[in-house]
Amino acid sequence: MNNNKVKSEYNIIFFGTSTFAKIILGTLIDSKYKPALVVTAPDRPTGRKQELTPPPVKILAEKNKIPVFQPESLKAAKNKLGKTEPDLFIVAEYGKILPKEVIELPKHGAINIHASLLPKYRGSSPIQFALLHGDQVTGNTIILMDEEMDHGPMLSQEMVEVEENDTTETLRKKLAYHGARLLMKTLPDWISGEITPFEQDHSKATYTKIITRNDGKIDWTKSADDIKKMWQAYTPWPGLFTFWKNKRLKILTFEVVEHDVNNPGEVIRYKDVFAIQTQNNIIVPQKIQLEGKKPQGAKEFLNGHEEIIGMRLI
RNA sequence: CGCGGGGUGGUGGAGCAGUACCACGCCAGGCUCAUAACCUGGAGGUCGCGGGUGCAAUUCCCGCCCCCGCAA
Repeated sequence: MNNNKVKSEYNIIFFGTSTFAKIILGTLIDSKYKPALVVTAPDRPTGRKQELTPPPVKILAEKNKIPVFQPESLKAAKNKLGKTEPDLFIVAEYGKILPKEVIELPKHGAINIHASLLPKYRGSSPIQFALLHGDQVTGNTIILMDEEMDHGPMLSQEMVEVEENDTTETLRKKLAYHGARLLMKTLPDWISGEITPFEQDHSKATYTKIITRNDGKIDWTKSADDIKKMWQAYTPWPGLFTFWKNKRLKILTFEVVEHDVNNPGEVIRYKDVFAIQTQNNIIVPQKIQLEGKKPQGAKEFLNGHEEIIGMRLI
């Protein structure tokens, strides 16, 4: 870690970890709100070889010679953060909850940018839930943090349209850039005291849960449209999968086609490829991947696995 | 040493001790109003690389390279 003094009008500390956070940070770096310190999650072992991998935010911060701090516990880090006499904390998908004592450190408090129209979709997976529910509109909200998760009063909020084929990957990117712009608009007014935080309507709050790998498992008794929404929400991670011959079969891309069904999960022949029955219509896979194999087209897969026709996926 | 699957003609797969089979594609011919078409014939493979054990290895053993699923 280097200790270069970064020139900036304000002493801002940025908390963030993910690619969403990285995009926000990128915008801050190019502005007069360049953070003096970046706090991010510790490196985690990842990949088949368990290599220790730094989070996206750390990579960007180091590239810009901003000091990086990766505490395991924020409570323990309180003193260190307090010594910097911060003006403001900016938090975006950091991954850890900031304890009250930490939130209270900066002169202008801690603000959080959250990718939903709060009080809707509080919690860790707002983007996925907007897609899972088929929302046509979502957005970003900037709040003044309090000790409860995504609960503090709002400073600003802006809508973003969801497009037909948006996935978490594409929508996240859109929201991140949008959120960065919103942040740039909000920051000056907040620091100068022109914004009065606006209490959320807590009676309308909804909550998201952490997405796990198993959320990507397809329940063929659901409707084809619901499965399509799952695909949007769970792309690129954890993706959609089912099981065939005890092997994981990922459905990477597919089409929903109107068709009679009588046995959800059963594979039928459809034109020169195959399709899987759902509760109502059928799903025609385009790109799939069998456990241990590379991704391949449905046609190629069928060349070597004709026997899948008539079988039931679970 | 985290667990596991795999590398076979252009593509996807089966075989797993006696040098290879299936589907698709491709080439030639035929049939059809049409089709996810169909029929007949044909070309195309040093079975990832290097060793070892066998009368004999794509098939067994050892080492290496590459691809991938889980896990995180």
